[in-house]
Amino acid sequence: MLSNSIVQICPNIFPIMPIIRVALDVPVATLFDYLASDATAQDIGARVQVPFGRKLMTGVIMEVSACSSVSPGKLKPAAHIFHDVPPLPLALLDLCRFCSDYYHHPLGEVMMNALPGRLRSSKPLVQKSTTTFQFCFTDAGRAADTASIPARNIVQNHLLARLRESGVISHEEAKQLSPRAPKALQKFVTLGWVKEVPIHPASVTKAVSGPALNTEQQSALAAIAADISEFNAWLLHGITGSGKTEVYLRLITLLLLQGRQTLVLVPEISLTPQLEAVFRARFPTTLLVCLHSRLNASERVNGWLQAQQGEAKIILGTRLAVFTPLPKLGLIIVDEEQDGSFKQQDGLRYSARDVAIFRARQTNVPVVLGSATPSLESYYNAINGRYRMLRLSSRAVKNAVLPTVHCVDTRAAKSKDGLSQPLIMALEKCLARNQQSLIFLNRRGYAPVLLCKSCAWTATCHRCASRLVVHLREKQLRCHHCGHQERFPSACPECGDQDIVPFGHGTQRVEAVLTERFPDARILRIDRDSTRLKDGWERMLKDIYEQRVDILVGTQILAKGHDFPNLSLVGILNSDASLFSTDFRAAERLFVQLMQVAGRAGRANIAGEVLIQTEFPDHPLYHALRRHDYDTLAQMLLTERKMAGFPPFVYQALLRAEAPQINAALDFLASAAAMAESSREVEVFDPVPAQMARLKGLERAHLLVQSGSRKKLQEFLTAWHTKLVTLPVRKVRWALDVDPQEF
DNA sequence: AGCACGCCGACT
DNA sequence: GTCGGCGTGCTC
Repeated sequence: MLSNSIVQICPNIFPIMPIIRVALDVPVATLFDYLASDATAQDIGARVQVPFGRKLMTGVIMEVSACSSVSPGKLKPAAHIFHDVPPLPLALLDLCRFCSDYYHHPLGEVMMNALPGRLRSSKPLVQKSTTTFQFCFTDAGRAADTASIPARNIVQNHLLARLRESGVISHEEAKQLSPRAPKALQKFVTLGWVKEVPIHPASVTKAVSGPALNTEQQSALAAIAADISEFNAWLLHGITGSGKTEVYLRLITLLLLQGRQTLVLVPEISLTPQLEAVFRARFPTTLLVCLHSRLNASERVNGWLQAQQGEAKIILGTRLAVFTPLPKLGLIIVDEEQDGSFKQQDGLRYSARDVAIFRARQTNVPVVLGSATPSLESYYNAINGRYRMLRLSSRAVKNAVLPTVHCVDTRAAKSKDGLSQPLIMALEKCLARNQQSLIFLNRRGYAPVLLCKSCAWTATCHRCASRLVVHLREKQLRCHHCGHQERFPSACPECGDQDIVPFGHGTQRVEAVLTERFPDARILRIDRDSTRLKDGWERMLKDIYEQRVDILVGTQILAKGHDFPNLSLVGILNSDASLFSTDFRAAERLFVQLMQVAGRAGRANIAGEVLIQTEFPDHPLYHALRRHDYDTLAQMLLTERKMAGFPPFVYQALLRAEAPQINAALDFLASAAAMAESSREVEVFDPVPAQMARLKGLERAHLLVQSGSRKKLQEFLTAWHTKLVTLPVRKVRWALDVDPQEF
């Protein structure tokens, strides 16, 4: 603002820089130059409207310069520079440049991706006040005779309890408590018990005190706190229930006292509400914003602006939140860092965890990667000293012990309908104790295969290289990859025989088997199908918490995040397939998942038991699981990876191609391979069909490139990429995937 | 990505 | 003789 007016008054002080270089949301690697005589260096990071082709587009000014390499005749004047919000900080532009370079993705797309949708449009933002209000308990409220409120007014009593505890409650927190809470609070306002006051961004931090830390938590906290003002990548390796969240909370307290912002990344939207509740309860007067894709446009832009203006002190979000401008960033926390959801699987294929680490280094602030089962990449970085390891190896809750884990050898134990005798007996005992049990298997539907007994035909998807899954209740066959559904056939389409049978077990079938075996038990199936209805998952969680369920049957949706205090038995079915998968990460992923599910058993004061049905009880993975021994398994997997030449001992990139005909994709990849400059340091493999060779009607293939040196791989990719864009693309869509997670 | 230009097959 | 198919190339 100030410098603008100086420019107007004395233009001679500043060099004339009439050219702006603009990032536009087009899949082209270049920036586009425009004339903008009134632009100054202050406009870098501002949004701008420019004529592009035959229409107007909104972009971001990346550079302001005195000259352009584009011929002057081609240059068009910019239409309008937006001043509705402050320009993006230079650090964010740098972060986007890094992503564009590292992931070999057009800068304009990266840049526009980082903006909330509302700022991508051509309309200027009409700024509403970003001030948020909260309800404050008044002296009258404190003195009021709240006992006069009947106990059945649960919402009102709840609100009052909350107010007595911390003195304030935010709109968001109230809304989370109950949809009727705002109305109840209005009533309190009328009564003079509470008043609405704005949350002042600079308000003194008030943290509700938390539980005492155990020794391990204390030393982890002390270690990070000692170097809180500089970059360090910390791996917080803490077993389920060891109190990682409490360490996060203490760190955030530290940062709040310095008036600095903390960015907390979680892998899934479904994990934000509970963490949000924990944070709000601990920091009732602090401005916290959630950023994820399920917000509507205005919620999103408001939260984003509060973060950008340094007012929001805690920013909680999924992977896209890593691009939020944060002028007072002091700490980044990546929770469940091993989770594959941090990697975006289309468009800009970035890993939010890796971008977070880059950002922390760039800003010179610490980054804490938290996990009960770290990714082998992070674990390897920690043991070789690139990251600093912190361990929490005991459960923070008093009396809570780790569950005992046993394998049921399904070659020896009799099993009926997929459930072995020992598991049935354990379920019986658990029911008799009035405790909850959980049967975990990673297959939705009734059965994964529909088989003709006469000619061995199986139902397959015509658009994907996959089998159709039997959904008996809906009388449908469904593809879990593309969503295609068709009616359950009455006879085999190949041979006409009517003897077609569902083969194998999915959650629906296990539910049916259990219902038959335990007719009096209350059984609840939890998978993507059963939770799809609005609030489905929330309502089910409530039923579980309030003990209206005896046996849970579900998929990985149950593995993450939620504690079930009365759960004492976990049964695991059908996990063997991942032991011998062609995907070198399958074992790691299985172990993580089983550790997570096993961790659901035996919290609080209940001893937990885990039964794994397997044909390979002697497999090292199950051995490790029985001893809750992440380290031994991780070391073993690392040794295997080293011998086989897999990450983290090499760095990989995948050139992916898809086309209606597999040959078109393979031909493209062959030409790409032919253009690759071979070297001793960078290995280029042959094109191969993808694991899922056909998806949504497109044939897919890829080409792997790897190197022992990340730098060498990057140099190679940069040179290769410039050649790739010159290749003729005949109906082929291609993309580079750096650090691929899936093949 | 969009949107032009451009050169070959079935139609008023 | 045109209408329109989608292959190729450009957008500051």
